[in-house]
Amino acid sequence: MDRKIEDILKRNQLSVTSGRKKILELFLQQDGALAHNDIEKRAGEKFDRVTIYRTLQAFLEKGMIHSIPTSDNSIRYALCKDNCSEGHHHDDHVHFVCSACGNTVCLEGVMVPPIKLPNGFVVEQVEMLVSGVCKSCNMDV
Amino acid sequence: MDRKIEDILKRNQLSVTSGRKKILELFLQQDGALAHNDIEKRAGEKFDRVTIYRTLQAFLEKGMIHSIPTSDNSIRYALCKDNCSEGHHHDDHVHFVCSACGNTVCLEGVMVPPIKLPNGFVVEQVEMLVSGVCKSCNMDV
DNA sequence: ACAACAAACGCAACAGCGTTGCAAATAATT
DNA sequence: AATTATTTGCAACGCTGTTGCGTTTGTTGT
Repeated sequence: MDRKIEDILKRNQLSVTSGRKKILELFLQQDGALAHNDIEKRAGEKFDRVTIYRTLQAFLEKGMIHSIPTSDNSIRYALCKDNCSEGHHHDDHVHFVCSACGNTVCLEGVMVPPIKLPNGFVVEQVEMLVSGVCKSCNMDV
Repeated sequence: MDRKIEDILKRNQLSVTSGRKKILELFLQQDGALAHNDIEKRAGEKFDRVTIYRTLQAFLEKGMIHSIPTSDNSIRYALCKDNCSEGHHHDDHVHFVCSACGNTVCLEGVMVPPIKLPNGFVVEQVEMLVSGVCKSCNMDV
């Protein structure tokens, strides 16, 4: 496991440090998205806030994670799957925020439907943010 | 004009104060969305930051404006059209952020397409945020 | 029009998010 | 193992948003 994490970092041309290993591990353990705050808590007070910010930025630049806009204003990050790690594929999938458990997940299977804008508007990127109750929370009831 | 603004405030059961009149006026003059910061600047340093926050919150609660999530983390607000002022209709229209001029506008005519999620997920709300180049900026070129 | 009451305002203080500069510590390279 | 390149931690800062409280302003009833 530790080897695997180090490999991912090296493959992305990042120095292997304990902080980066820990943060990457958190992302791998979790299938939802993480905000800076979540990482700070789960890392066990061991890392400086700034280090976490810089690590997230590094991961972002390398295309290892992508950011998800939220209604409350704090940026969340989620691991990019497979091919995304190479470039910035960002294949416009839907993001889901559960109002029960608060988790944010990528719905990798659900593509953002094509959208037609009025004349004169040029589309560069589309974000789709769905809120509601997620699968696990529905099963709990 | 001043009468019209006062009427809107009264219709929404809000006291008529100079701050609220000014902020509502800014929204009416502008067809794009405004962030707290924009208002602070355009109001001409005359109002306390807290007053602006509280006014925005009041407008929001009365359904006069709605909030728009952004990628940079600052909440933007836009006027609700017509019927929206009564309740919280929030008829799922698309929001557009121009990467050239930075403006955020509601595309009232463009509805958010229906989305089909995996079994177990219940949809409550859908936000669609499109970024690109807006009509006016395209014409400038 | 005026008094009594309710609401909004301004100020001060605070908490959280995110950034930058710089010296010390750690990883990569030879 | 020594040198060099990166990262880290610390301190400090700016911006966004919130809360409490005393003062000011708007609303209401007579």
